[in-house]
Amino acid sequence: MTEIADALPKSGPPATEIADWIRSQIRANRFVPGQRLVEVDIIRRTGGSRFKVREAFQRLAAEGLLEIEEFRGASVREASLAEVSQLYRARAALEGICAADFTRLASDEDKERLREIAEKMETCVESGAAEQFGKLNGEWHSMIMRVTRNDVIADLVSRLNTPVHHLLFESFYRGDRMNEATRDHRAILDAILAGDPEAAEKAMRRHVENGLQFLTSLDRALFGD
Amino acid sequence: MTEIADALPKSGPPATEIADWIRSQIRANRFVPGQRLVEVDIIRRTGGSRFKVREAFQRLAAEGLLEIEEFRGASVREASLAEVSQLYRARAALEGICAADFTRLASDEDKERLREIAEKMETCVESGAAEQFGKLNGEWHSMIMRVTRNDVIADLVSRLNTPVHHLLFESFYRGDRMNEATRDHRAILDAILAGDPEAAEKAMRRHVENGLQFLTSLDRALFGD
DNA sequence: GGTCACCAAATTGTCAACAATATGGTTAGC
DNA sequence: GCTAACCATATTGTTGACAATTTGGTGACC
Repeated sequence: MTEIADALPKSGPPATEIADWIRSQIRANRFVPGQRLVEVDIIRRTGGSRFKVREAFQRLAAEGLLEIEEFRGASVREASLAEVSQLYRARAALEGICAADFTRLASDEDKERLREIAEKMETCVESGAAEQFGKLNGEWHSMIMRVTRNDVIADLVSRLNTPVHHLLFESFYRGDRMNEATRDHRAILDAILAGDPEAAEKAMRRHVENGLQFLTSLDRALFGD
Repeated sequence: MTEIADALPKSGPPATEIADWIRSQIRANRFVPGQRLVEVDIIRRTGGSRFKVREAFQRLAAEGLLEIEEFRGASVREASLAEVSQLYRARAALEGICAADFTRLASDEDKERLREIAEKMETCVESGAAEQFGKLNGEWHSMIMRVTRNDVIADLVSRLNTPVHHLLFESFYRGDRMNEATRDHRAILDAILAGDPEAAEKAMRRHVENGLQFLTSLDRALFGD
């Protein structure tokens, strides 16, 4: 009843918050693939109880983000190139259909906003602001999905993307990749503005598949062949 | 070292097995949407410890199959028609791309096997064996995805389907729906045999969307409008 | 010097007891 | 008869202690 009692009714953050925190750490490349997540460490840093931390681990394991081994605990799952390739194939299908839906459903303001983001990205290319470019790119893609009001697909794509965030983070938007992405975006935008859903879908698919191809070449460059 | 020691080294089934069991119960329509899953009950029926049961709950909640409320435990999540509609949209995109891939990649034996299943389904239509029809239908769809070696997409589609299994179970394959599905399958198969990936994709999409339309009409019939 | 068995520390798995909350029925009051 | 407060029961949330296993290092032996 007192202020104090109201101030500390909870002993710690719920499992979902802990899971969100771990997810954000992975996205920010603080937890890298293969890294072991020690329970005590997470407890110290989140303030959650051991029980809740383990609940969070389970959730993230079900999402495919963590791997749990008997008596060895949780570690950030490493996606093989083969798996990443499959993830991108799924993304191409899902984002493609969203691009088509966007073309049909979006209002003029929506389209204008999309064009604005694309414009900002082009200025990033000129100034070489790779990080900002990546951020805007995320906005661009998620806007297309948000407008079509398909939360399920938006959620799926977001989950599909997480395992490769550590790759996108550092070395993805370097060199020609920004130029290529900009070209792709322009093609998509043109199809949308022309009101051609099928063309928009095809362009979006090609865009995602180009991303995969770039990732593949990057992988070869990093790990040899 | 003795036979006895080998016979009972484990105190109970692991969390993944419990999760699988619950999933199968939901798929078999034994656990229906909205039903509460009491921990003690699951413990009694699976032989797992309370701890493991709760781990299983967390995993299934992350999959979207269960809903966990504070102090009220887990219950089978109820998918709204709006959500089901979105799930089908995603399925249409994913299975569509798989159909196209199948057309490109499948061996002659694969295609022959697909044709055989379709043939069996047609005999089911004649004899009105709805349950068998549904089972074969599952095989048909999963075969298309398995051949393309895209486990990620196969897994996604399987998860997308689970929330509506209770609908498919009872009243889905009645009346004209089997005929319609058979027509769709024939169109898909024709495109595949003709080696036309784009046509196969379109036909598959139409098939999934027909399924959604049927579900929608069924929903209207059941719950009024 | 190298290899293997063994030991101690760290880490995770499991369980049982207790606290907190929801649920359903009962009773008092109108 | 009806509503609302109340209470017993059922159910879930939380914690702590202990068991099982891995891990990294140490020393004996070849």
